Amino acid sequence: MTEIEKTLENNGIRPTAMRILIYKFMAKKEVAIALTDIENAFVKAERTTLYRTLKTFEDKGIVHHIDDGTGISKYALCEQGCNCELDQDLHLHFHCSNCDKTVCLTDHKIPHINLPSGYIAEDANLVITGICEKCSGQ
Amino acid sequence: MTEIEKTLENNGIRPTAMRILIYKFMAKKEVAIALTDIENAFVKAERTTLYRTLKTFEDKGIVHHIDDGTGISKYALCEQGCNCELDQDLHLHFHCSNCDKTVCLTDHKIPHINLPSGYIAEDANLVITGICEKCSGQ
DNA sequence: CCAATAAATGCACGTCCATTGCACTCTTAT
DNA sequence: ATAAGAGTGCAATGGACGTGCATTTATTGG
Repeated sequence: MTEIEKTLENNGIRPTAMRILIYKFMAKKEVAIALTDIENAFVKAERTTLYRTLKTFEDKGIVHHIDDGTGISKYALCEQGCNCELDQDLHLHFHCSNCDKTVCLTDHKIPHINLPSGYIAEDANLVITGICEKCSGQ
Repeated sequence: MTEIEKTLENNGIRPTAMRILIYKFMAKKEVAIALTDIENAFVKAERTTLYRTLKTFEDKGIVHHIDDGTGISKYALCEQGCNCELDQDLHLHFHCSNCDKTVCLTDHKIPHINLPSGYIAEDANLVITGICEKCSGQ
């Protein structure tokens, strides 16, 4: 049994061929990916399967869902020890307006915000848009 | 000529009947509104007109566009002296998961974030999700 | 005032993505 | 081996955004 299969099983996910492929694909990408990205990468893959696979991964806590403001949902594998489902790992995301890629800046947490009284925060999403290091050439 | 007409003209917008109505509608709402909200409020209104009216308002700098993570674009009138189009008024937004309303917290600016080297920030969007003061009953 | 021009509006599409229902297949447990 | 359950594939729906074009309305110059 491979590492990936173990990871899936440890999180209560049956390691089917499709799921392992999708996991591998996400693991080798350093950027957040959209459903369509996977769909294009695997011509054989059915959109619905991908959709539900990502949903399963998300429910089981091994990927997190990213809204980068493009209107297209992106997904990324959680880091080791990521507690995003507990709202304790609210790192921010960077969306490059040039190459359209979105990356997790896992080292950069969202600063604490003092809300007006009566407001109860449950989740936070911070997206910085700009030019990524690859596109800026620095 | 009313105040609203003056405001529109001062910003290079021809004050048509439709535009005045839309402006009034937004002014009396204290929350960010979606295109569909206006569409439902004015049965007579054509969606395209609303869409382009909001776009015009946005281009001329009297409303700002809000992405609250619901996937539905919201709009809100800019405050007096708002410089959102210059990225100098990056206040944050609060989205209530109970009543689904989104409000501008204009007094709460997005804190400065230190990005990794090579990354150039151009814009920022911070949305806090939770329970608003009306729904929390506090 | 009227014609010519420009702006605004209305209508009809088309697209893209998220999401669901249903049937079929494969795996697992009895 | 068979039944139950999970996973997958196919088809279809619906919501929201966006565009092209014709029509109407407003503005401007003669």
